[in-house]
Amino acid sequence: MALYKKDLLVYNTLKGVKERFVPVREDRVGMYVCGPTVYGEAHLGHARSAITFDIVYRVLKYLGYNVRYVRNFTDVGHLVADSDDGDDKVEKKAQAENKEPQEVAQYYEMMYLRATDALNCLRPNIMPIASGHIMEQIEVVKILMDKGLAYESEGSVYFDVEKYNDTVKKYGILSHRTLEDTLENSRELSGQQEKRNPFDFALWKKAPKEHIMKWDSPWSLGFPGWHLECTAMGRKYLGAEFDIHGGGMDLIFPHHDCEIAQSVGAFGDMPAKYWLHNNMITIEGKKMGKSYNNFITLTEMFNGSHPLLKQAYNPMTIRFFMLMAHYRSTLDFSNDALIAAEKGLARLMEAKAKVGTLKESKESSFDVHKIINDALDAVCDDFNTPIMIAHLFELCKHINSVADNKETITKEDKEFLQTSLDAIVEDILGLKDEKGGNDTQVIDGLMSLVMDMRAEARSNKDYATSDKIRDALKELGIEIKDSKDGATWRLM
RNA sequence: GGUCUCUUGACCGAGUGGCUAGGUGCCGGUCUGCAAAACCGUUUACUCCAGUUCGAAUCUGGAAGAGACCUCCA
Repeated sequence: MALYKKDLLVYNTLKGVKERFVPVREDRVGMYVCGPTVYGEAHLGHARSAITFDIVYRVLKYLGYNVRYVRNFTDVGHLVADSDDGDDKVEKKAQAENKEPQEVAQYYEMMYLRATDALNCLRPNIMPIASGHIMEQIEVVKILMDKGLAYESEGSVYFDVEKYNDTVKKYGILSHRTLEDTLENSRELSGQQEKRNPFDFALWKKAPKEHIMKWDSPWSLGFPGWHLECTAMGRKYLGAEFDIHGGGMDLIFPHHDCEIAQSVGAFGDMPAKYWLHNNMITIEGKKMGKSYNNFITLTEMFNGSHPLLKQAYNPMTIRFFMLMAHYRSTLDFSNDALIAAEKGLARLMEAKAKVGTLKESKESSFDVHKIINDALDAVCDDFNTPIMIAHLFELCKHINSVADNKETITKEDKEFLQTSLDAIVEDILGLKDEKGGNDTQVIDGLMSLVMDMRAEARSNKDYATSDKIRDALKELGIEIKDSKDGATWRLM
């Protein structure tokens, strides 16, 4: 299925450089991505992460790897920042909405999946939830206790960062900061008297009386710590060392550094070989996020209901907008940029649809293979989708020129172009035509009738009728384009 | 305060020590009964200052501005 076998370069946060991707095992690739915390609706930032790693997944598959893709839903354990009482976000939301925590979590899980489906992100092979893996997490805590890397205090268990740092491995290798830095700059947070050091993090947290999400453990009735789920579930589904661990850049510290410390402390191995992180979506230059309360949800994007939106944007526009920027750059939201993406995507898709109709010649006036090859090189160079897309637009220009009889293409090149474009646009970039619906057959039939009638009116120079048809269709959201070879139409 | 990153044309956004990224917009043209669309072409770019170099937007130093992480976060 792969057109070419290529080397893949990935930027590894751990090393701080791009390096060649060499899987841990020859036969398959394991990828774990930190998914959303399900206490609220998915926003544009979640979409970026989902799309980034969807591209990673698609490229790996395209290159012929057998990939197991795991992405979790965090439904327990994320404590509210500004309180020291161990509130759980999902639980807090549940209390506010008078629902079961599981009900809240599941509601947002489904919403997230509907949104990522619409964005044409392939579903991961496994989507584990934290609350379904309490036993596994308790096991990790036990191992860390046995090794003396964790201590119990008032029914809670904390990871002993200093001991780990001194006896096992340096803490902070992913974020490239030293324990000294961390120590100097840790803020004074309340509720830290249980810990030996302010930078120690919870592995198990004793639940306050009114807490309803709690499980039995050797230490207390409580719930697992913030970072533990990924360690436990990653290992369970992908093994001791898997290939790729992904997530947003804001997870590098402390989340992924803590995960590394736990995993290495408990099992001795780095959980993953390559650590990939997508950058943030910004809005007016500021990071978009729930905590900042400046986010636009995907539902709002799809229906245009947010006050900052000039119009609704369909999911493919949003996907294309994100792919026009590199995943490690911040991407600033703006209506103008989204509209530009919408138009560019339409142009690309129309050119692609035109390939089959191109006239074949004895020679090609341009090098199809080179452009396709360049496009594939780009995406294999740390998933550089903007460059790949630039090459696709180069092809658009050639396709349009051939259609206009200004350039030529051979039968072989045309077939290659068709196959390659389908593979790149649909399989790798995951872009699809929005139009397809169940009633397309009926609409097509009706439209061909209407178009025939209009063509007849025009040939009789009955422009009053032909204009009336055109205007009425426009009101219905159907646009007519007249050309030399007859008229075509499209849904606007 | 500590650590780090960024600053590209009207807008978005790649990239590189020397060769037009690309998209959108604008303008010009082609097409057209008209219009729209489409297509083609064009368009004052690399924050500032100094240095290295035959040559820097790209490397080094400094300045200004912006941002991220240090706390839950995609």
